Amino acid sequence: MRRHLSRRVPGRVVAAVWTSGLALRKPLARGFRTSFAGGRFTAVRRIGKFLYLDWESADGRSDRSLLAHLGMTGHFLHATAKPAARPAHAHVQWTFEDGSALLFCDARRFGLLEWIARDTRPPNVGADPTENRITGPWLSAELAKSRAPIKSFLLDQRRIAGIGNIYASEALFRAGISPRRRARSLTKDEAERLAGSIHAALGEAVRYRGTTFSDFRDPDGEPGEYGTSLLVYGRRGEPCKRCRSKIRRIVQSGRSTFYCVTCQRKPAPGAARKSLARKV
DNA sequence: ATCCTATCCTGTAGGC
DNA sequence: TGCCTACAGGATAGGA
Repeated sequence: MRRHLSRRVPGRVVAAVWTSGLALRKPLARGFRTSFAGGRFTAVRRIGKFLYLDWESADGRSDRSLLAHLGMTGHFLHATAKPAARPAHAHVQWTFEDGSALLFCDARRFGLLEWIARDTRPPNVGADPTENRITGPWLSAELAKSRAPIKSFLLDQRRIAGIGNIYASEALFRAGISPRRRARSLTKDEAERLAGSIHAALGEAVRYRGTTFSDFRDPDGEPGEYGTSLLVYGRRGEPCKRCRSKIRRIVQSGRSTFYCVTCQRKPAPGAARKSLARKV
């Protein structure tokens, strides 16, 4: 999303802004619409799952950014010609002087748009694997601090920022690690493998412009193409692409996890002993 | 302190 | 066809 926006949006002067009036995760700030008059976005950055649209106002000030988070169903669209009808669930439309328009659409309205000081780090955001490559030793030290299942650890944005529910399952499959393992139980070797798998899963998905299983669209309105490359996510009951075992779905912290019990074999230490003790 | 559950909201798929 | 339930890319307040 960042790559697309940075090709389309910077430099175009905002002529008008429309809003739906509905609140996203938070209501839009007072004066949101008028705050854009005559200025322009200058760059698009990303930290974790947050996008920064750096802003230069009409009087040349550039100390603010529009912070955006897509939530579950949020997406930006950039239309080169003014569309006849606004798409469903559009909540903000920036119309530029050249007649093109940027839209923020979000069916479930878990997304976020708010002004922030340009250098502010978003809340609850830890290490971003694309800012600083995750190393085995660093990950190993972080894992040692958590008793949570490794799958839940990967979703915790305060630890590693940017991994969502799809790529948490994908990274664990690539590393051959069971999602049920406690984070702190991973060996140094496993931490090393997982670090590499995180980079591989995220990197490949970005090259394919993300995963669309329902309504995600890139700013040209095109679905992401990574869906057919998914190794486990959404493949419950289907054969593992590596060993042909059936992919299983479990629920962890209220979220679906998909994995292969054969390729991601090793159980949580203590789990077997415990359940055995209970039976006895 | 850490981890998990419920919640916000709308759409869709599947069972009956 | 319609009604009902379960689930969906996320974050987070508050309870255990």
